[in-house]
Amino acid sequence: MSESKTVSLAEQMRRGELFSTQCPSREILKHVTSQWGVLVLVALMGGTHRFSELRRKVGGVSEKMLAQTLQYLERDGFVCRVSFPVVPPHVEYSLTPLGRDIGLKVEALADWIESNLPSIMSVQATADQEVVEQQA
Amino acid sequence: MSESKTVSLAEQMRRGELFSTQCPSREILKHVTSQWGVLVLVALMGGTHRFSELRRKVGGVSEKMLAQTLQYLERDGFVCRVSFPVVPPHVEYSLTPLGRDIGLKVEALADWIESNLPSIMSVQATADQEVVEQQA
DNA sequence: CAGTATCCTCATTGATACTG
DNA sequence: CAGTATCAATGAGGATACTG
Repeated sequence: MSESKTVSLAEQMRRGELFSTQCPSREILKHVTSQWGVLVLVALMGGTHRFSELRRKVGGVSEKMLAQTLQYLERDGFVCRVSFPVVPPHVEYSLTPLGRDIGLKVEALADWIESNLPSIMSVQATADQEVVEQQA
Repeated sequence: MSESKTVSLAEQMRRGELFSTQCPSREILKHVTSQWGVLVLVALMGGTHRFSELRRKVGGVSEKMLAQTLQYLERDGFVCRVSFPVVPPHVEYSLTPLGRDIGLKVEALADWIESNLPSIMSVQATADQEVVEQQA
């Protein structure tokens, strides 16, 4: 597990370099695992959506953050943006093959949490109770 | 976190409520998918670590953020903290069964990104090139 | 060693207003 | 409808100092 200070870019891209500050994966990971990134990916796993549809579906997201999130995901090659030159404007967002692939992973994570929420919340309750007992 | 809204807790826990602002999953998701949460979980998938070991392994993390991240993950029931009453202090962090379960999902996501990084970066390069062409 | 406490900064985010 | 622009506020995060 020893590494030298002078690692090449190719070397950085190899598996296990995730822990390095310079690893490009860190940026991608941030886009994908961001608060709105996760929700947008999961939403788009359900099919193509228009901008306003996404805005309504993803509770609490602002126009600005939705636009920014979509731009990141599009630039990373996960989201496909199709603009129809009509009045009023009509834009559709969908997942690319790459996006569906990673969407599967993100969805698995989100689903796991939703499914195990009862367990987690009961653990939290126990932990909080112990804290109260210690303070008493 | 007090309830007493119009939506019952049982209702909130149902699948698909992830898009709701009030869904408790949102908080868990934030802890797990946070910048340092992801890296700590992946690191602990490799086995038990001490605080300073984690600090060295996870590049760029500050003491404060590492401590905070570990506290969140411990409270959510993903991380187990064992403190040995010796001088100097000795504390070991490991994953609970619940933590290993979700760690698997997070690791899958991180691994996918590392494996597909070349594809993603080439897509990015193409996208950036198109932007340049449009501006010209 | 393994933290906590404090202060401080700057990036992320939200609200609002405006545009093609 | 689908954004962009601008500004303000929040809070994530870092640096430092201190403690059990």
